[in-house]
Amino acid sequence: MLAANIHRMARRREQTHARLVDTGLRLFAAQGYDATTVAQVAAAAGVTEMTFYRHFATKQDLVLDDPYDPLIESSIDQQPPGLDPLTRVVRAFRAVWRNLPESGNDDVRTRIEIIVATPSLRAGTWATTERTQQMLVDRLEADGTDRLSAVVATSVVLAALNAALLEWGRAGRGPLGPVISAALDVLEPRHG
Amino acid sequence: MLAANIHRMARRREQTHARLVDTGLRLFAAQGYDATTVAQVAAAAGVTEMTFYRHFATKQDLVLDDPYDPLIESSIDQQPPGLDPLTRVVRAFRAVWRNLPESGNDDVRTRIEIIVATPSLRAGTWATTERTQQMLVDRLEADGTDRLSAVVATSVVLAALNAALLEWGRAGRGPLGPVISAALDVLEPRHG
DNA sequence: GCGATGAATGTTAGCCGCTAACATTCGAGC
DNA sequence: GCTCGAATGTTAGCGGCTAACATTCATCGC
Repeated sequence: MLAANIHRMARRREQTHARLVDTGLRLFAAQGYDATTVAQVAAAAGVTEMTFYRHFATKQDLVLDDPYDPLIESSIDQQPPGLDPLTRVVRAFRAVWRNLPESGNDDVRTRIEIIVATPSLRAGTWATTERTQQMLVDRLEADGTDRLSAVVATSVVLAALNAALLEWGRAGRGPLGPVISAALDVLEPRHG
Repeated sequence: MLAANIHRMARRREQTHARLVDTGLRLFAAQGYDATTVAQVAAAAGVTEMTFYRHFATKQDLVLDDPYDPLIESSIDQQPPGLDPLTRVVRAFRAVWRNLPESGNDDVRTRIEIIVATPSLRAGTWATTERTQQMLVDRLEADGTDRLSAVVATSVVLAALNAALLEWGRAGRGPLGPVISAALDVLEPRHG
């Protein structure tokens, strides 16, 4: 009965939210992101355009949604502070990936495919990662890393992950794990 | 008399273009990018909104303009193909920077400061770099580098440069060269 | 049960980025 | 001077997004 106690009002909101995400991703995938109107998505979800914007700040946000920061945060804290910043961030993400259930839902695939096909979304991805980057930079600076090195190390690793995701989306159907791993190997070659 | 023979018609176009850039950067810097309307910039430049869009595809493009690709292209070709892709791209950019006149115009500073202050522009930067990245990836693949490594190596280096530019913009007045150099050092530590 | 409260949604109006189609000015060359 | 074409102007409209106000509807105290 987990989460059965949440108020029905909140449930109602979650339901429309989920309906918007489902119909949105479906329409974007079917007829293209740019060719799909927010009004269309809203109508197909049985709701008003205004309600759409009450659930997503922008049209992009329906596609670019990722609440993985907490996982990353705890992972970076568990890395030994003696390492150089780049290696440290790389290993933090390796650990995050090891502890993640392989793939989870298929939405991820759909999302990435939409992003791959849409230039404006590819750019928009970076707005999303800025939060993550800021968090990582704070962590590194707290341990004495100078600001420039911290900023460069984090933005570089996030760029590698992003590139890996896009490549994974462009290629046919395969597991994501090895692609991520190979991308990080470019920054920290495996010695062995 | 260099370039004196270009038709006056083309000169006229260049002049309005320059006027748009000047007034645009001035207004963006003074009252903020988002708070400034394309119509305002056009009017201040003594021109119509439509003319603005005949010179720049989007509002962003007035700020995000960089024709450095040719320099980079020749530099990547001069790197020995034996190196691993990351080192190769890093060294190519080190060389580009050595051969560049220190700083040049002050527009760069203004542009970066506007970008630093405007989230949507920070994201938009990546749309611009996609062209550069594609070119670099093609070069690397031509020499036998596998696609993923090529994509990751280039996107990572471009991310480092971008981070360096933003940090330089955030900090007070100093030369850009050392910041770029230090950023690249994160990816290829100096041995000596 | 019933009314009151507040959350979720609806309605309307409008700004701004951007595009298309058509009209106009203005410089270059005969 | 006239003609051609490039640069600019005009008008109309779509789509993303916001603000201000109205409405439905589930919950809670009574």
